[in-house]
Amino acid sequence: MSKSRNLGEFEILVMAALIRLGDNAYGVTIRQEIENRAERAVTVGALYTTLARLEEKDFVASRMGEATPERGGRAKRYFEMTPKGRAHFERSVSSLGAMLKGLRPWPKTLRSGA
Amino acid sequence: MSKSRNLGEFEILVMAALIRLGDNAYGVTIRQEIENRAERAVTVGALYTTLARLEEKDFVASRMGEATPERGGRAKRYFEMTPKGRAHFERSVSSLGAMLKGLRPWPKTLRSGA
DNA sequence: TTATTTATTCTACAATATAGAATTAATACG
DNA sequence: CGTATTAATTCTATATTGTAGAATAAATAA
Repeated sequence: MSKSRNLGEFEILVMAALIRLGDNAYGVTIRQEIENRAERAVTVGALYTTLARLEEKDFVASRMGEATPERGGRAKRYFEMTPKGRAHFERSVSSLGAMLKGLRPWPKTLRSGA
Repeated sequence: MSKSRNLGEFEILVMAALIRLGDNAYGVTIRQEIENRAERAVTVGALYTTLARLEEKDFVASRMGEATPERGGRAKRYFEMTPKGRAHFERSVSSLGAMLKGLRPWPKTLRSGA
């Protein structure tokens, strides 16, 4: 078992996307969510690789979607955070928040939604 | 020249510390700032290695402190963000903020200082 | 059985993260 | 001067994350 370290920057974005998407989180939607909200490019490889690693660490769990989506195309693999993953996520977000809180100029996105 | 990617998680913490510390940012204070605020362990090696990389990318600049601190011990190397570094920092923080904003449970630290 | 669609897997390499011992540089003192 | 003490940075090595995109898989439609 690898030593549990802090979540990486991209891992944090992925985890956040999982929460936002709820029960509709799978490869394609996760990718869209990050590209749209974070305005940041996300290649397929980067995303799936990261999801696989998060699952190895037991920070997320996955389940295959129904085999007959009656629409053509491969089955989706849905992801969700595990309690363990959530704990790490909270810790990382907390650290970032503590360091970023109150930094004048821009962090407009970090202040109230106002 | 290496391709300019997104800032890593630790890089973000270090950059934030630089802003918080202003003209008193050098190895030891940066380390304390992160350990205290982010409540996260920071080894010396990790910090200096990261600072060196940020400087290579021209995201931070450094200058040696006075040669006679009249207190014993080696001279300090002060760090500060460059405009280029600040732009990248803003982008990274913006992406994170966009993904984390509104996530009910925790990001209390990311909402208004209230 | 072939084409089309949707989504995931694979493979490889680059960059960041992390550790801690080693080293450097300055002052203090006998 | 030579040695101890103090404060800080550098070095070296390895592990983990980040990134890309081609390849593959699996289902439906003709």
